[in-house]
Amino acid sequence: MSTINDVSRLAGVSKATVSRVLSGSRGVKEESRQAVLKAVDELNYRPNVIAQSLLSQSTGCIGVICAQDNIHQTTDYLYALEKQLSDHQKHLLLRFANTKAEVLRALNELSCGLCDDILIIGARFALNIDQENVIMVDCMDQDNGNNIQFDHAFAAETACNYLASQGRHQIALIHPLSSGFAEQVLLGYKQALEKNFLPFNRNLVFMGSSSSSVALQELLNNASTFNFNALLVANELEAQRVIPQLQAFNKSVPGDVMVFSLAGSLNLPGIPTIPAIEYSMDAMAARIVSWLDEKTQMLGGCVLRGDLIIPDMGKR
Amino acid sequence: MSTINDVSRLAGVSKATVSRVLSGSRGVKEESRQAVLKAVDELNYRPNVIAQSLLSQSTGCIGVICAQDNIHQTTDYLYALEKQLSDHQKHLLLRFANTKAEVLRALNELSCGLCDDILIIGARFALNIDQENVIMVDCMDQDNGNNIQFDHAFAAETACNYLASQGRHQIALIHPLSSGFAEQVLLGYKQALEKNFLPFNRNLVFMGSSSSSVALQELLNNASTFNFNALLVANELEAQRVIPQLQAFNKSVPGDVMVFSLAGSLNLPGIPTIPAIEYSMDAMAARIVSWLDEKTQMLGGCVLRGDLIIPDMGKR
DNA sequence: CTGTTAGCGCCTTCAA
DNA sequence: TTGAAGGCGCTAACAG
Repeated sequence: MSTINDVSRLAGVSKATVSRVLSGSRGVKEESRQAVLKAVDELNYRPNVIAQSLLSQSTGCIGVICAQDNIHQTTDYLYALEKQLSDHQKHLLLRFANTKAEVLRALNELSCGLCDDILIIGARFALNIDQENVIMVDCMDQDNGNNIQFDHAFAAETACNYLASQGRHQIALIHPLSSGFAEQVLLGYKQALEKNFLPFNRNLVFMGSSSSSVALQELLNNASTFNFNALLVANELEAQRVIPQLQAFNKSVPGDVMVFSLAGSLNLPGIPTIPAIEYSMDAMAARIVSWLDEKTQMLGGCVLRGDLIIPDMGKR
Repeated sequence: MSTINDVSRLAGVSKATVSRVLSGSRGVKEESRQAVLKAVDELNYRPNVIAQSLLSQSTGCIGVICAQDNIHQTTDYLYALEKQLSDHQKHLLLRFANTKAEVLRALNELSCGLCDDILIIGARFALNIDQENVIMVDCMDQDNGNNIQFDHAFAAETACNYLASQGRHQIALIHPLSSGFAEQVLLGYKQALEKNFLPFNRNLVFMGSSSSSVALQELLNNASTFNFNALLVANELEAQRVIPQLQAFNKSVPGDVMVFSLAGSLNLPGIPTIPAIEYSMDAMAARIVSWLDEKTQMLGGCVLRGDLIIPDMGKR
């Protein structure tokens, strides 16, 4: 790799002049400018970003620690983020981490001058990090530091409103406590019921079950007493787990029970599409990058709302 | 961030001694060693990797350009790669690119001193790159530079052998030319037929069709003349596209037609598992990293073979 | 055993 | 309009 010295020598000017031409080429005689450009071209010279970083104390690298369990959503995140970041001349440094210890290790290894900022995405465990340059996205930690959250209460409320509008008045809810958002979901759920003058039946709500499968079995066992014709689940994976189970008990979907995913719907051939709340990864990524760019300390974090997606009935 | 100067001042020694303690701390008086360690701890000092990189002319960053169309397989690649890389103290710099132009742009933007090496994964277009530090993985380019390929002929041969062993002697094949591997697949297919003393019927082979759907329709239209009881497709997505179509024509899967994916099977709840060849991403990642580490110029590239995966019949 | 010196490649004063 | 010099943080060679 050729350096600025090679260029300056070949062009017959000083390093400073080369630097001036390549940066804000102002106050350089046209003649020397051309000489520099020619030399740059001949040598195929590219300024070394490492040297530039050393001087500017910033690398343009953003560390991204993916702590999601749902690998499919991770890809959506990454794709949107990478697009935004590279549009803004930033680099995405990727790490995966499944436990708190792994996240902390990744954080530690990335905090060595390589990254300007670090994103932690989708951690379902408390982290308690207060580094200034760390942003948490869709993580459990709410209070400390910069963070971006999804509005789970809003999602649940929208879901219930939609279901009620479809004549579904017995709405069951299965949501694992371990997600960390069960409370918010319950809040939105209750709010929507109230607004629709529907009674709250705690026998239809399962948040502490060991698994969604167990919860569903209880639900089905009690169906003769507490019937339900809609089922809210946390995400698309839960949905696809729950649908065959319903069908096994002779409940048609969505005929007898309409299943609604509170976070995204799988769009794969061969899989039924169900109504869902979907969060725009592009919107999220855009907000993160603008945050990174402006360095505005959005203290208290920011909240993102999802869109209601309903399956295309015409296609059935 | 504190620097080596702060440490040396606080510890009352020179920068060189600090550096010595932190690297291969040999030949340093225990007393000064302790002083340095204490100062390091107090100041929470971390050597700046950028400065180290400038000196060593290597950053430990590996650029990874994902050019896959199949986003799900991308995640598998990334996950395996990141694990291997971080185990070897390397960083993964991620880019997505869908066209040749985008790949070249990404390559250009990563070739500025930031990355020691660059991986291009899954490009389905000719690239003709001959940078020494670029490795192509599962790309169309075969001849130039370092590359890792999957053994598609071997996969097709294994598939046919397996199908024949299951009594499936009329094996249809749908494989898009655009994959770039159609020839290899055809080779393996023919080889297996020969070894099993089965006739080759060109009416069962579709490689130039505009889509797998069209190919399948032709196949079904001619089924009365040229019957088939097995169907080889390029990957799991094709498989999931083809299965409902078969069922729509009253062909049961795998009863009437056994569908076989030549590259991976989706493991999602609600989706039928089919027999497939699966490539171990871990094996691939391990090989790449050892390549990166040893800098052995494996000229001519290397070839990776997949494993035969058959669905767990007991679970049905 | 330890300090001084000299760069890695770049950019930014400061003089000329 | 330009060149020389200094320094970003670190390590390696060379003296002591």
